[in-house]
Amino acid sequence: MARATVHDLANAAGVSLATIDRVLNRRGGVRPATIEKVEQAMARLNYRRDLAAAMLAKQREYQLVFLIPTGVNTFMRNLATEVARLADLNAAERVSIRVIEVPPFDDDTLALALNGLEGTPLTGVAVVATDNALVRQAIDRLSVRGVPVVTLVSDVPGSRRAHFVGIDNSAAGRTAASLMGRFLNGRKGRIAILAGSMLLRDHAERHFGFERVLRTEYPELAALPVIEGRDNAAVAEEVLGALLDAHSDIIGLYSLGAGNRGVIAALRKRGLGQKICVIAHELTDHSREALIEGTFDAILNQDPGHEARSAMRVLRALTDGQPIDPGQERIRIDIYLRDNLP
Amino acid sequence: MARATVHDLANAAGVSLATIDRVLNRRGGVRPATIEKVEQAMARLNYRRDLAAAMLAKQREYQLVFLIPTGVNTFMRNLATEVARLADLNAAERVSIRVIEVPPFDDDTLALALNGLEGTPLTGVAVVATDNALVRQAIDRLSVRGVPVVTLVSDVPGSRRAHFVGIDNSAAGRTAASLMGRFLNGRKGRIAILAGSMLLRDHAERHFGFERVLRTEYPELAALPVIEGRDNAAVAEEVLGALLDAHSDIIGLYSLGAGNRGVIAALRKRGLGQKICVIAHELTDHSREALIEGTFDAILNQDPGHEARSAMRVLRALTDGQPIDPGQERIRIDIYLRDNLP
DNA sequence: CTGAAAGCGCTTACAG
DNA sequence: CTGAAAGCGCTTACAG
Repeated sequence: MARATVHDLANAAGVSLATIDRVLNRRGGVRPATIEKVEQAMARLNYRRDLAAAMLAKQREYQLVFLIPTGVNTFMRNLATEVARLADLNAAERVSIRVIEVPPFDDDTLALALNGLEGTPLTGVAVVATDNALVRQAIDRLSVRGVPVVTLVSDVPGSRRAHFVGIDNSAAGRTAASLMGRFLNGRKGRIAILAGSMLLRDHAERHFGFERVLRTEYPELAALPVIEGRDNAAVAEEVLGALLDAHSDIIGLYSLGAGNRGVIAALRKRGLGQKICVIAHELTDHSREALIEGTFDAILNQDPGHEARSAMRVLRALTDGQPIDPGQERIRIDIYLRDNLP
Repeated sequence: MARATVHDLANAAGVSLATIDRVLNRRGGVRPATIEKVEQAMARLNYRRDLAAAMLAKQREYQLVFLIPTGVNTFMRNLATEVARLADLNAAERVSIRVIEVPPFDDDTLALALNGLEGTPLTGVAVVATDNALVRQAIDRLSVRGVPVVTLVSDVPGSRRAHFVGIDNSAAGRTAASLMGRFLNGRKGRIAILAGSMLLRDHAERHFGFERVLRTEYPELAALPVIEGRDNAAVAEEVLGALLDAHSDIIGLYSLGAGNRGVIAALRKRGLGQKICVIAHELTDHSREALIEGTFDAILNQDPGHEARSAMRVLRALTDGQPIDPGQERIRIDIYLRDNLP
């Protein structure tokens, strides 16, 4: 027998379609006895709602905005590309996505961009946020207005954002330290740490996790103070180069931000590619090549495609009042060696 | 202005709805000139079809069957659980999923189960297959009948299966060897290899990848002949125990199949938990615990939730004639250390 | 608190 | 090769 519809339910319960709908969607204003009748009919007929029909009747449109920092940062560019693909693939499901590019490392402009969303029709926002009071306030304002906000890649824990789409960055740092410790396996020496900016929460958390494991589990490895490359290849090459020149006892490098091209250049120029154990973040064309030929020893990665899809799914579920599947939305820390490269 | 519908298209092109539908879905039987008119209207109005409406009108039902080996194998149990969850979550999207449990390591019964599907209404099959002629024939028979088949976890490359949902098992083996080689870092000794059965293609491929990297890149490590634990804890404990007793120079173990409980027991009983470098497969309650307390050094994992979802998506796309997103459907080899455990 | 009727944007026989 | 009409299973004003 075919699956039951609202009509079957209405017949079985002896009520109208409107009442069925009220019970189904818990709209209230229905006598308890009537609710009871409907629920019994649902159970008896094994009723399962048809989502496609509901979507059609509701005429719901999802208007999503993604705020992503611009610049030469390959990872962010890949993320923007994935979001654009997503927009294309989901136009048929009534979701339209707008990408707004914002300058990196600029709290004020980001807050302004968030606040500027006020006028537009909007059902959800995903933002690669900086953890700043103005930004937090802008996120809270949207949330209070009823627009769900998810943070992407880097979280703002104090805010009212509904969800964070990204990896556990402390865990990533800890993982980097474990790999480094095991790969170096008892050797003594200094470890360089290159971040983009310690004002970025994701970078700060990676650093925290890394240092923690290094100091407690691998005391033979001494971390140098973090240097900052501003997620920019040229800057990264310069600051890292200076550090390498100043310390001849560096045996490991944790590059926890962007700017891999600069890292690779600094190492190659000094012939240190194979000598220093290097763990870097984000799989890009450059980092992949460095991994294959041995300049990098491991790459920790977050998949921008997964993050884009997850943000969209979560934002949709949030506006539909649907549950979120934590297993599906957990963004994993991919570990790439030369052998499991995709 | 609201998005264009088929009605707008019909008006703009001066044709009927039926003709619009014929062009949209390339059903043929339309004059080229008419097609042209419609396509121009589509472009002019920026038409995007509404999937929910199409689904509703088509009344498409997806009837999927998943064939999964039974037994005490925790990974397979988890996989079956994930498939059941999926069935529940997607009932509202007109997909119904039936799980059929089959005995493990039994080609004939599996082929019989596949052939027995003939009668039932069916739009797709996912099967954890063995690579055997009878099974291959059964898969081909279904495919030829127009029922798309995807292989799950272990592939059958010679068959007409439409897609494989699982990890690259050779890459997994290579990754295990690399981790082992780097963790052992120059030490000399023997490496034990425990499989479930070398008749399983996924196990054979892991073994191949592992040996390949071990012999070419870590000649100081000598692999012992593979032993088989039948993916059963008791058998695994026994055969591994015997091997450990016979060779005192084993410094590494690659457990590439199931039966982790037996592996853990064999190691603990001999006080070898911390002394031998162990790489195992699949994150389960037991393997997780072994990783945390140091008996295992790394776990390679495939996510059963992802595999179940991916199989469903692929099967749906196949019956709808929709494209598959390779990035989304690639099942990754998760590497877990104690530090990035979920 | 409840119901009758129209409508969402497609697809599907059926007729011509 | 083309079209008019009904229908898919919901939701939504509106009326009472």
